[in-house]
Amino acid sequence: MNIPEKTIQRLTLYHCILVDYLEKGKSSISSGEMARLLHIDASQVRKDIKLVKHEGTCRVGYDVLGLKNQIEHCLAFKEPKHAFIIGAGNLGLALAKYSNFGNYGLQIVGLFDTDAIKIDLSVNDKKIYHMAQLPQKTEELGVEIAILTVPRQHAQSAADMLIQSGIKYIWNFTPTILDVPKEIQVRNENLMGNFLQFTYK
Amino acid sequence: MNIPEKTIQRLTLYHCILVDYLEKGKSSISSGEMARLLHIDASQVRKDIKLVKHEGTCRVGYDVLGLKNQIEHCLAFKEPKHAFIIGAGNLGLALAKYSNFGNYGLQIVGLFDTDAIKIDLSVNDKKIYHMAQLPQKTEELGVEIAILTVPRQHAQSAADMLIQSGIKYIWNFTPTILDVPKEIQVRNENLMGNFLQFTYK
DNA sequence: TAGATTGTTAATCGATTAACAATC
DNA sequence: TAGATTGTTAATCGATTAACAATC
Repeated sequence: MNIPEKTIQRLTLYHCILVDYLEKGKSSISSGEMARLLHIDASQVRKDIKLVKHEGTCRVGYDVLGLKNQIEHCLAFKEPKHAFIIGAGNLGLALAKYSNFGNYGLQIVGLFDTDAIKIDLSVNDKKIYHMAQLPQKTEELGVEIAILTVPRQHAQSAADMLIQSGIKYIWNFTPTILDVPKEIQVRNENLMGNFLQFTYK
Repeated sequence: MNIPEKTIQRLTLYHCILVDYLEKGKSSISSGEMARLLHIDASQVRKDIKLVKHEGTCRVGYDVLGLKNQIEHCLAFKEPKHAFIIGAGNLGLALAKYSNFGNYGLQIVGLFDTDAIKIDLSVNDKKIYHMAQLPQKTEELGVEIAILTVPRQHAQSAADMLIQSGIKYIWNFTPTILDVPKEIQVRNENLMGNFLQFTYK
């Protein structure tokens, strides 16, 4: 099944609402209710839900637990995804401690840095390795995903090392646009872009 | 001038490239080069640049410094924007220390938490206040932007307090969809949604 | 039944891409 | 000049919204 990117984004937002409703003990929810919370159109919600092959009930809405499970299944939330964090600075360490990743199947299996003081320390039971160990650890643990949080100036050279080590997906939290071969998937988190987009008039 | 949201997002990405080119001492750049780095179409780059009223030169491209300045001017990078961080946990503290915000005019002028141990401490010269002081500090400092990094369960009640205190923009890093009046601007950072979108097949 | 809600098609809207003349 | 690149229009594509029949 081929789900458009925009729809995937919205499905994860519906999922957040469903988790919340489940906690509050609500068993059903209408497309109109989800649409109101997200400030989007109700028919779009219904169309998105159709894409994950979940059916609602006229006059009642959608089953909260059933829809939540179906989204998790379609988006493969539960499938374990191992990742490295590259750069054990403020942001890298915060992400290493961020417990919410686990709910979506994302497991941090190690951090990398070049600062001798940090090497061999552990954060949240995850060890910090030296960058020189990257190729070996990548192969040993079969990791394909890297979360890049190094200082801006080192982003490109770190990315080059990642690619050489066999990393396929780079989640880029730096404000550097990486020059990579087209088979490598890069997602620019671009925090400041998001901020400006939302505060701009 | 009215710039579409998608264009604003791309303009910030062009800006990242320009900063990098400037450091490398390059004085001009073509639309094709920017397009290649971002995996988009070159005519889109040219169209976006037209929107910020910058002109290129045939056979040469765009002036790196001039275009960078023009983007900064149009997107009001330099205008100071004061903000609070709500929740002095891992992510909140990391963002308080994140030096890149300053380059875009975003100044953190205080953090808020409810944990007695943290109150009155300082992070990166920014004081941590108790949530009870929020209404007073918001008015005193004229702050309109809040960065929400509290635990998921407290996101809605924190948002309610923010709105009561006069906050107009909420940059939401929690996985909770906030129920707010429509005049309040919310940007859901939705980290896990971004992650799933990019690793999904 | 009446009313609320889904499912779905058609209409609209906006964003992206293709094409190419103009320029230096 | 020839060639590279911009600026811009037209064509295409995809996403959103409107409308409404079907359902319970």
